Amino acid sequence: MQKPNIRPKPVKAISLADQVENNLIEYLNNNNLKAGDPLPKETELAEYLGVSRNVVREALSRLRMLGMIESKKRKGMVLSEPDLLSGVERVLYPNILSEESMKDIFELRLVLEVGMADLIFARLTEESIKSLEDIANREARDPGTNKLKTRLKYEISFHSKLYEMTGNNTLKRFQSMLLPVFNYMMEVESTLEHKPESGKISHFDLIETLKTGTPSNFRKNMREHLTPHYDRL
Amino acid sequence: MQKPNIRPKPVKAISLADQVENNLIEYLNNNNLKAGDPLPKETELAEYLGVSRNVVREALSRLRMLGMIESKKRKGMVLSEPDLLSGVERVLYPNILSEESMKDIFELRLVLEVGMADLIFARLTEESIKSLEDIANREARDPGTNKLKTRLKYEISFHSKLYEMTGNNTLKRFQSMLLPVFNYMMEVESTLEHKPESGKISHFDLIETLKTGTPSNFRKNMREHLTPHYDRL
DNA sequence: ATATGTAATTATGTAGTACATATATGGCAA
DNA sequence: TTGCCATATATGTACTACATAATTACATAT
Repeated sequence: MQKPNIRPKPVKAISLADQVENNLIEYLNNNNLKAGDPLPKETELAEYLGVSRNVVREALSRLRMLGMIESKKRKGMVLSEPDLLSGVERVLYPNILSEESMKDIFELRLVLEVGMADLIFARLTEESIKSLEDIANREARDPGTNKLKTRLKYEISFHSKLYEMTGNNTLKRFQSMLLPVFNYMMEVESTLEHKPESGKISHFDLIETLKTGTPSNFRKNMREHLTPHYDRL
Repeated sequence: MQKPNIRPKPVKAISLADQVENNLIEYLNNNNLKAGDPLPKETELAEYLGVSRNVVREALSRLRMLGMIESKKRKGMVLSEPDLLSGVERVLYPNILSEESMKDIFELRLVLEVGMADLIFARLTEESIKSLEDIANREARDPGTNKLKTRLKYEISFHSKLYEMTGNNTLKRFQSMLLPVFNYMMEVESTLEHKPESGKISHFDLIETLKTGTPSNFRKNMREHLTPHYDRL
């Protein structure tokens, strides 16, 4: 007799809270509701969905965390513009994440910094270049750059400014969320034998490229600047 | 008499669920707990934190959504590897997001596809190139590519493969989550006067670059391929 | 008449109890 | 050992009661 072609139970065990959550998100999306639109009361939702208010609140609690809804004491709940990154934010703790995830994030950074050249060029201003120069000059004059921590400070400062210059707030916020992750990886890296810092392209070189070069030049130079990190792949 | 220099209340109104959530995340992180480690029981947490089990469950419900914890019926709860993107996933509905967020996401895609060249080259295989060629050939032989929908199908297929070739699962998953957003924007775009599709660099050109070129070449060509989209900036 | 104070109303926020459900565990029997 | 059954236990769900804050309306004072 042949084995029955049944996979050993998906073992879903989807809780009511899960179902209600999906249900609500679908509802919000399908009805084309916009920020500011009011939602039914908790008790109404509970009754309509045939579950306890408790379950509804667990689902709502999740949406509230993501910024999708806001609740006010007597007014009720309203839909609001969700925060793209607040869901990622809570998860980005190096101690909790796996090596695999950390690697993915690390690579993501390299991809972003090389890829964002066109955005930077499209929104280039005199002031922003000035800011970059200030940072690079302070770095050059600082006698403490033989210490990892000091180098890291300027490195972060410089690159953060570049993210800011893309004019893309999501990108910028994402980068600031990633900083703890990189600090963590840099500390790990610093225990290794080879120093992970000096590429052939300096911050001054990058600034010069912004002034007189093209996005393509900049990508190439940024890639070169990040070579010590790319070598880890 | 001068107006008093008092700002009108920050009006925080942080709920207990919020506090407990933060508290738990901090706890998990500070104690260097790893995936698989058991957590205290709900009742214990409630008692220890001095709140009702209800509140604890709302906070736990959030962490569960993010994949940080898993609960089993009698066993209790265990810490688990959080899912980096599940928090973003639920929010990525074009109807709900603002124009600003959509723009940010759209730009993010352009940044990623131009920036991921080095990852692709580092993990290049014969088979993956073959796959790309298959897609491009099917596209070339398909008589229906005058229709937007058909063009889009091959476009997505080709670019998805590229994400996959980076060997970065987070990146790949992120892209698949973004697809609905792009479909949405393409539909909007298709109502405009100019056709948003043909750059000077074809899919065949990109494949050729992968075979005989360098990451730098590829970035440049990909940028060129995406020119119709970049023009929107 | 404007301003201030006060009470009623209402929806979310929190607490607590009770029970349902699933599952690990141990004991008993074949 | 293997298999079955009872039991204990932690999460999942339901329900009730009350706290809190904010809206509304009304009443009072200057």
